[in-house]
Amino acid sequence: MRADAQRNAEKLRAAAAELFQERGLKVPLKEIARRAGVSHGTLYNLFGTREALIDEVVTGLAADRLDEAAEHALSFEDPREGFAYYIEKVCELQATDPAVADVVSGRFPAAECLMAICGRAQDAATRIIERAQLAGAIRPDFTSEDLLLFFGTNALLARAVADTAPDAWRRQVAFLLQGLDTAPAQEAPSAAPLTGQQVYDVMGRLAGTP
Amino acid sequence: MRADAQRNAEKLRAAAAELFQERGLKVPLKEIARRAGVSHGTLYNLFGTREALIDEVVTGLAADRLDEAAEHALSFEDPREGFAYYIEKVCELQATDPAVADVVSGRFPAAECLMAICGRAQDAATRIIERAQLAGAIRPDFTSEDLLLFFGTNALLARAVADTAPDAWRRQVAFLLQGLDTAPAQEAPSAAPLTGQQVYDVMGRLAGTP
DNA sequence: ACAGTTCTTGACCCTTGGGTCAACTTGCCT
DNA sequence: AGGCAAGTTGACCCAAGGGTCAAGAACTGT
Repeated sequence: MRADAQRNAEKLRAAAAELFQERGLKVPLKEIARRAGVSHGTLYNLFGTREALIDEVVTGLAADRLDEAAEHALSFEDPREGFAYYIEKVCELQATDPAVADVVSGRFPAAECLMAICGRAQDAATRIIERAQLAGAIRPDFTSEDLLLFFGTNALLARAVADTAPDAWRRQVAFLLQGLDTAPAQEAPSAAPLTGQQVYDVMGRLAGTP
Repeated sequence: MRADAQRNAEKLRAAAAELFQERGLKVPLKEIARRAGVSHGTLYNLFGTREALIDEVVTGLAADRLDEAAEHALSFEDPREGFAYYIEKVCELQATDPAVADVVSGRFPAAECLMAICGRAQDAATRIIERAQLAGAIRPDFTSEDLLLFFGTNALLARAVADTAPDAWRRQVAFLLQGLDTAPAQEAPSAAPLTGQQVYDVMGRLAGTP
């Protein structure tokens, strides 16, 4: 590969990483090229597909943080606390970084690294859930599949509320944790309830204009 | 208005109602015209905007069923049961009818009738929630705004799982109800857990290819 | 320093969906 | 029956986003 091509690829990776974090994994490829300062033809030439581009940057974008969350969750003495920590942490990552949100949701099946990260995350979730269940801390019929589905909807919710009430997702997470806990502590959710206007705004964004 | 125009408007309303129920309120207008057997120009001529068309059919599509659900919920002796019934019923309506899902989510702010229905639904929700809270059945900090947000995400989830595991949303609802209840009964969710493959499929559809 | 290979460019094509309007048809009233 | 208003049509416009490729620019090895 020629030196200038190498340089362009690097610029594209950088631009992609930026835009993925700002707007998620489905930003227009032409915009990535624009930010990188090259023609979109070059992007197609060097990477071919969006999935290939994702594969080259996604590890740095999400893998570390997800792995760390899982590790830390398992390091808690109390499996119940570890479980709660993990769910909140992952949701928080999703809320603060659209790229992570899309990674966890695991669209883009053609991106191998992404799917690998996804798989690792699910394995971690399984371990964290089972540990909590063995301790009798959470309901025994909750599965990692349920959790993934929750993460999937949380990704959308977090993105929809981002501009209006950036912490709104915490309430839903609190309700879920309460529902899963075998001995709920009935704590107050860690975010204020939304106003009618805020809900109105958010609803417009939920699957509305992305 | 000439008789043939009247007839065309009727055909368009019928086609719209059908397609809204099959695919939600954002089906392409040209497709509605095609199903009605008229040119899309006629649709624009007779209704002008998607919102106007929605306004003419949405009452028949959703209002009755939503009102009925609210009414029935309030007729329960036990406020806790009424509350649980209402949430499950609305989610079920969303799951079985994409039009209802979009109505409850209240996008399309320009559609007056739709927004009216939305408002009525929220009022009903408020009453049902407050009744349950007065009875001490559910946590006192849950608001109708929280519920609307939940409905919003449920709409997306229900649509995503429709082809793969049409009852999957019931598990999430069960977890929420458990989390809101002050004296949870720890019942089993009323749907089987998903398999990995099913989650994989669903994730692809969640905010993926609409 | 130049040939030859590699790479880049941007004009071009495709699709989907919203929207407009001049020219044509058709219903209706007299 | 005929004329005019009302209604219909479909070709056309737009924008966004994905993708391709001939022509030209730029590296690099000798």
